[in-house]
Amino acid sequence: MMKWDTLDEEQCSLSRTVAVVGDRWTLLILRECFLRVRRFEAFQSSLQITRHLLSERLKKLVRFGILRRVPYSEAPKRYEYILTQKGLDLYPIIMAMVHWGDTHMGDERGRPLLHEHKTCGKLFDPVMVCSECGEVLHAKQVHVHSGPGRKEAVG
Amino acid sequence: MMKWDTLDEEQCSLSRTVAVVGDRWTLLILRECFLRVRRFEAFQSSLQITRHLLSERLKKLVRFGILRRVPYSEAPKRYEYILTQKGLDLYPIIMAMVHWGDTHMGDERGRPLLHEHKTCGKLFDPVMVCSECGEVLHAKQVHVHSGPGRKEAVG
DNA sequence: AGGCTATAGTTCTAAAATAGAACTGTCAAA
DNA sequence: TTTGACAGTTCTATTTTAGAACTATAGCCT
Repeated sequence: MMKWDTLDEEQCSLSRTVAVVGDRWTLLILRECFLRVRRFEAFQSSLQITRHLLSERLKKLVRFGILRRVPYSEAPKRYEYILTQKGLDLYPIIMAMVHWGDTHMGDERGRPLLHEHKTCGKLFDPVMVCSECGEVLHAKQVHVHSGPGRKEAVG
Repeated sequence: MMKWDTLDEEQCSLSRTVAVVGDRWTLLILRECFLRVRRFEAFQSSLQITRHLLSERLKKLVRFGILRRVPYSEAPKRYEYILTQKGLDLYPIIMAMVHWGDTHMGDERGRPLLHEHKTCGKLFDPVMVCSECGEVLHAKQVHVHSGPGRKEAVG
């Protein structure tokens, strides 16, 4: 039995991430965040998520410090949800998923969204590289070592 | 109401990806795959997933072409599960999640695993860059356009 | 031959999560 | 004073997941 409510205390970094963003709705909510959606009604109508679940997920994302709940109106008190730096740092995950979907789950209509890099002005794909040598990363070229935070089993 | 069983036919690339890998166990199973785990009992004992769910998830990953079910013994017939190219291409997603966990969900013990890039011999972090200019990608430097496969709403 | 072990599942019931719809409360504008 | 927008909460029904037990094949040991 895996206890999902304490999964963020696991020794494995992937488990900890999965504890926070490892469900369908959370990932779709985050996509909307990166598309500048910020308000409850906007999330709800664009995703067709039930209000109950949306409320739960937003609370959870706030609890984990991924979104901030910021008032945008006094009287009546209303709030919007804005990505923190911790949330913005999820961008590579979202982009990697979008790119995999484009590559492997596409259909004849072509991709729904194109991404322009403002810095260079071109349409791009995200590429994952090695921080040390800058080469494109492939699973088979990576060797895994135990780090300091590991007990014994696979972490 | 979101129909998860046909989510892979959605217009949004993220939805399509989420349809396949957007649940906790699937992501953890894939991590094990990248750590060279291949057999039912090995997945089960290292993840403590129920046998029922493991069976379901493996079937689904095979159905989507992410794993291949390869016989490794006749009499009795036994199979192991091996990443296809489509599955190997999920590596950036898994690595991005591991790296985010290391960065934002770590504890005082340090990271559980370290990654060595065989090509350059160094311990590295994964970095997401622009395919066109090679610069590190940040959400705020990306502008999103409609592509050919988009209907009208946000996709 | 009879029993033990390993592997890869399937089946069953109970508990938990999600879907779907309706309801609440606050305030502004008509 | 009524309507509408917004941001939720509450309720029941359905679906999914957890946990445990069971099945099936075959090798090995005595």
